[in-house]
Amino acid sequence: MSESPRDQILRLRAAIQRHEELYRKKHAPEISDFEFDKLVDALADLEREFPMFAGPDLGIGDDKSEGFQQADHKAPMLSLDNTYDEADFRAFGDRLYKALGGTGLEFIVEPKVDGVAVSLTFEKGQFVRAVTRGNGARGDDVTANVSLIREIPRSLKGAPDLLEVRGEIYMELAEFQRLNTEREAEGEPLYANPRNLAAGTVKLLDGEEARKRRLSIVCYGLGACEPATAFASLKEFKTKLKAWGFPIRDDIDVQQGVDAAWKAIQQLDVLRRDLPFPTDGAVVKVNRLEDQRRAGTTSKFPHWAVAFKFPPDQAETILRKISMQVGRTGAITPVAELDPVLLAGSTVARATLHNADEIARKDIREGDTVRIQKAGEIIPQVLGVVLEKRPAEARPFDFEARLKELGLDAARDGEEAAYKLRAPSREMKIRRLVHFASKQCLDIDGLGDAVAEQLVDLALVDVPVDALGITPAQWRMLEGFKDKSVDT
DNA sequence: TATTGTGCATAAGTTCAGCT
DNA sequence: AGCTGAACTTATGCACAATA
Repeated sequence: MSESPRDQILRLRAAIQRHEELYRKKHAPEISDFEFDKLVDALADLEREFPMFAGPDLGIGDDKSEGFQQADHKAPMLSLDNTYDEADFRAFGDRLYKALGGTGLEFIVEPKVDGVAVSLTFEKGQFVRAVTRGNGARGDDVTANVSLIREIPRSLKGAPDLLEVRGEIYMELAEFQRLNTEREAEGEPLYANPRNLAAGTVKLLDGEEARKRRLSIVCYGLGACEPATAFASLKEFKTKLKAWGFPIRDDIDVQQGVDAAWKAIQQLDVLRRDLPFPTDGAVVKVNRLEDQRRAGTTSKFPHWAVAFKFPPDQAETILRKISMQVGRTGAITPVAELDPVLLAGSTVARATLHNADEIARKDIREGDTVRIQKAGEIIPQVLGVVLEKRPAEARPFDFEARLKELGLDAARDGEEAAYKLRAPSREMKIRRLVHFASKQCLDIDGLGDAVAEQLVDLALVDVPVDALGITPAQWRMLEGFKDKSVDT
């Protein structure tokens, strides 16, 4: 019964083009804006899932970030799965050997630069645009700001007809310090870290301001390439990049086998402290492109590459209080209020404790000294209690008693770990419905009867928009339901 | 104030390979 | 064919700092 993804994509594209023309040229739309948006969203979802069937960018502006054109990636731009210890990493190696049949695998190990991933497109050897990762299939066109980076060669001799070079834009630590010294002199608040500043600069709309902040780039990866046979291995590709004048790390050797790769990772953990840019790990990739192709990818990650995250710095601090946050869905999340402590580049004052069971399992009490670390780069994580420093008067934390004190009428949802508000207010109910509907489906026909009925009721009532966390897109959806209920 | 991009934890749901 | 555990996917929630 179901049409193939490819046919669906073709049908959607034809429909979108027709409706767009009706709207733009004849000013006689046959469908509502809301329905049109749904078509565009459905197409975007499909093309992300099946990039091999994706057609050219239709140039339909959606409601993502304004101020930037968007552009399609010819080959999907994936992110990397993470590994955190030797066992994780060896499991990655084992999977590969299994998938590829136990032949001698070659790896490339390089530092994971902490910046913004970007894809540089060259057509017939000419630099034409730079695009952020976005959703992997389509990102923001940031050519204007990226063009300010002088290190990028503008034309390549003997390049394939089409070439996407993947790289990471970052800010050197010295440049970061220079800018912050300036800020300090002018009495302005300091930038927090080089990664966010680099990300901010790439997306800056003000070219004058962007010009004042020097960004760098390091190139490491191959996206789309036509003809596809231009390179046999990453090492070969990088050698060519260097000949063309791209900034690359040229101290990278090919490692034979998992053991050699693991050694290279450990060496990097030492070396990284002296590198002129921020790093948070290593990237390990299979060298031969044929092996990469055979290993394949999931929708999110390639099977032929992983990131290895170096163990984070840890710190101890005092947990003063456990407070409760109520989320959009009425879920209650306990949060640790900590004595602020400097950790891996930023000050940590709060950390999520996830749920009541987590607190009980770790027996976390108010007044305890806790050991914290940054999970990955940003999120603070409470590892556990330093028992020797527990004050004599500390009592086990009573989750339910605290809820009562705060006047929160909450209960466990069956066997689930999380507590939820028991009697959600009308506003909460609306939010939950709207959120559910906008996430789950594009059309009211796809909803269960009960939910659809409630939504139509809601759409007919005047909903106080300001009071709710309703986004413009969700609001348009509600408006659409209003039309729908008039029809039927 | 809202949105975006970075990324981790948890849980639930789904798919797949290997076995009986 | 059916079962089972592992792997993978999806959804939700959270933190933080940047720009608009």
